[in-house]
Amino acid sequence: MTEPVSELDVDFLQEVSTIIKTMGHPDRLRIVELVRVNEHSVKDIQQALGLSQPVTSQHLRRMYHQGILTSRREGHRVLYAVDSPLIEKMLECLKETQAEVRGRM
Amino acid sequence: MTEPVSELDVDFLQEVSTIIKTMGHPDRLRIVELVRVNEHSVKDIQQALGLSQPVTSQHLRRMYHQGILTSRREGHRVLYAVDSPLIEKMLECLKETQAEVRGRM
DNA sequence: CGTGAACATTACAATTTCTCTATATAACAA
DNA sequence: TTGTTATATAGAGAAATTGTAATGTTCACG
Repeated sequence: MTEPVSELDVDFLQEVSTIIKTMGHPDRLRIVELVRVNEHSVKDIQQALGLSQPVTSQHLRRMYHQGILTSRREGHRVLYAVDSPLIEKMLECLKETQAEVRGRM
Repeated sequence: MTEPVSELDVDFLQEVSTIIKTMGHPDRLRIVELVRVNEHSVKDIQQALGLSQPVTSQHLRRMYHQGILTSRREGHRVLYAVDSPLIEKMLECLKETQAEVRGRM
């Protein structure tokens, strides 16, 4: 019997606040939006977003270690993809919000 | 003709990342959860969460200035409430996620 | 083996954030 | 006015975050 959750648990909020803080960075938001549909290599992401190689890798590693992304090696490339129901939902929230506000927050 | 939004705009991500960063703090998450249903005074929030008065006020002011909360004076109390579709949606995301994971992220 | 390409890690300075202490403002009552 | 309660703000110091530069590591190919 999984009852509907009405209140958020304090420990849970403590945990997710770390992930939310990580997502509070425009480049990281753009990264998860990019690798949400299909996986991308570091160089792909780096070039798509116009970031330096170390910064790109740092963002990706940070999100990987927090369980937001998966990491898979293929040759001498490393492919990243989103692996987090929370992040997927958050991106949906953002799309809905963007559709509502249409330009101005 | 409001077409469904498939891609997130870079400027939009830049804007919301500020709000998301603000929400990346457990106490601020607990505050918005508390004042989501009905408005509360600073002292209410302070006592409910066990925070100091300045810290509570700073959290509230920060969220107010970012358009996350409304502020209304009543006597010598100031009442805060959530006024942000994005935040409401985010809280729903968190509740759904908490219901799914049940203890472990 | 050595070389180059792709990625990861480290160290550091600059900036920001956080929390605390103290003080300032606002509203109300006597 | 004076006092009291509730809230806001300013400042200082500690801690965290960011980007850059340099270095390490891993893989594929001769």
